Amino acid sequence: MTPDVDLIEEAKRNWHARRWGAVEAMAAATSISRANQILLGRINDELAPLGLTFSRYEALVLISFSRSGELPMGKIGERLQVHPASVTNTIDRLERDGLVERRPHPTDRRGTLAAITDTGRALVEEATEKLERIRFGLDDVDDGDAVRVFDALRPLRRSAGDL
Amino acid sequence: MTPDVDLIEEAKRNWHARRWGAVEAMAAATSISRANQILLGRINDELAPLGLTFSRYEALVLISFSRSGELPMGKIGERLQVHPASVTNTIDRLERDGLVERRPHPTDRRGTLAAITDTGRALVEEATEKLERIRFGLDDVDDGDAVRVFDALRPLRRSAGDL
DNA sequence: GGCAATTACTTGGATGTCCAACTACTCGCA
DNA sequence: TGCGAGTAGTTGGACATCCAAGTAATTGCC
Repeated sequence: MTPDVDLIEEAKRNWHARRWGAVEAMAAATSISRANQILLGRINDELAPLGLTFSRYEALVLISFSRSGELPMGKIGERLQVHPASVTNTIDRLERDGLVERRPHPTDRRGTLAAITDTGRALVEEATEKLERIRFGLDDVDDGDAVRVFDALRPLRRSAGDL
Repeated sequence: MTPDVDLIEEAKRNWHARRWGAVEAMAAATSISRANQILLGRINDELAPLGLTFSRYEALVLISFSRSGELPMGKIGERLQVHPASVTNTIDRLERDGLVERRPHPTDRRGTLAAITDTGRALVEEATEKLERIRFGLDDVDDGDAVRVFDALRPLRRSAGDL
C-alpha cells in the first residue's frame, strides 16, 4: 500500500534527468496537492458517519457563525471562495438533509438566505468535536509544525491577494 | 474581488470566540486547502489552451517518464495515488484526444497499458514549458519559500506514510 | 489439477468544482 | 419614468474523485 520511496523525491530525480526547470516549485506544488489529498481524505472519513462532507461542513460552520444564523448565498460563496454554482449545490444538499433552510431575502427579491436549522446547529457541534479530535487531519502533526505550515504558505496566499 | 481581510485570520477569531480547539491545526488545514485551490486554478488556466488539465498532465508526464513510453493502468494509479476508477477516467480522456493509446498487457491478459503517442509527447513538452514559466503556480514565490513549503509539509506526508 | 481468493480494470452512482447561459430583480442615469 | 447595465441564483454540461459492484484472468494452496 505505502510506496517504498518518496514519490515526490522520485519525481525530482526524473525532472532533473530531463533537464526540466522549476524543480523546487514543482516539488512544492506537488507537496501541497498531496497534503490536501491527505487531509481531505482524513476529514471526509471522519465526517462521513455524520452524513457530512468537508464542503458542507464548512458552509454549515460559516452560517452558524453569523449573528442571525442565516446568510445570503452570495456571501457564502465569497467567504468560502467557491463559485456561486457550488454554493447552490452545497446548500441543496444541506437543505435536503434538513440542516439548512432557504428563505427569501427580506429586502432583495433576487436574493436567497440559507438559514441553519436546530438539527444543523447540533450537527456542527458534533462534527467540530470530531474534527478537533483528529486535528483536522493533522493528527500526528504538532502545533509547532502546523504553524510552520501556515507560515510557509503565507507567501503563496499573499500572492493570491488573500492577505 | 479580493476580500478586505484574511479569511483564515477571521476564521481563527471566530474559532476562538466559540472556544473551539485545535485552532492551529484548523488554520494549517485551511491554508493547505486554499493553497491547493490557488495552484490548481493557476495551473489549469495555463493548461486549458492546450486542452489539458493538471490530472491529465500528471498522467501524461508519468507515462512519458517510463522507459518504453507505456505503463499499466494500475501502476499509474499507484504513482499518482488516485483510485483505479480515476485512472480509467483520465486515460479515457487522454485517449479520446489521441495523446495515449490503450494496449493489451503483453503477459497479463487482465492488464492494460497506456502508451503515450507522438502527439502526447509533443504536448507534454509544451505543457511543461508553460508550467515552468509560471513555476507551477508559485509565480511570485521564490525557491527559498518553495523549499520552506516542501519542508513544512514533510511531517504531514510522513504521517501518511509517504516517506 | 482445480477451485477459492486475489488482482486488474471498467461501469454506474454520488459528490464537488468550474463555466456559460438563463431568469429575475435592482440600480443608475438620461 | 423607463431602459440598459449590473447583480443574485439556478441550471446544464464538463471534469475529477471516490466507492461499490461486476467481469475477466491469474495465483495460490489443498
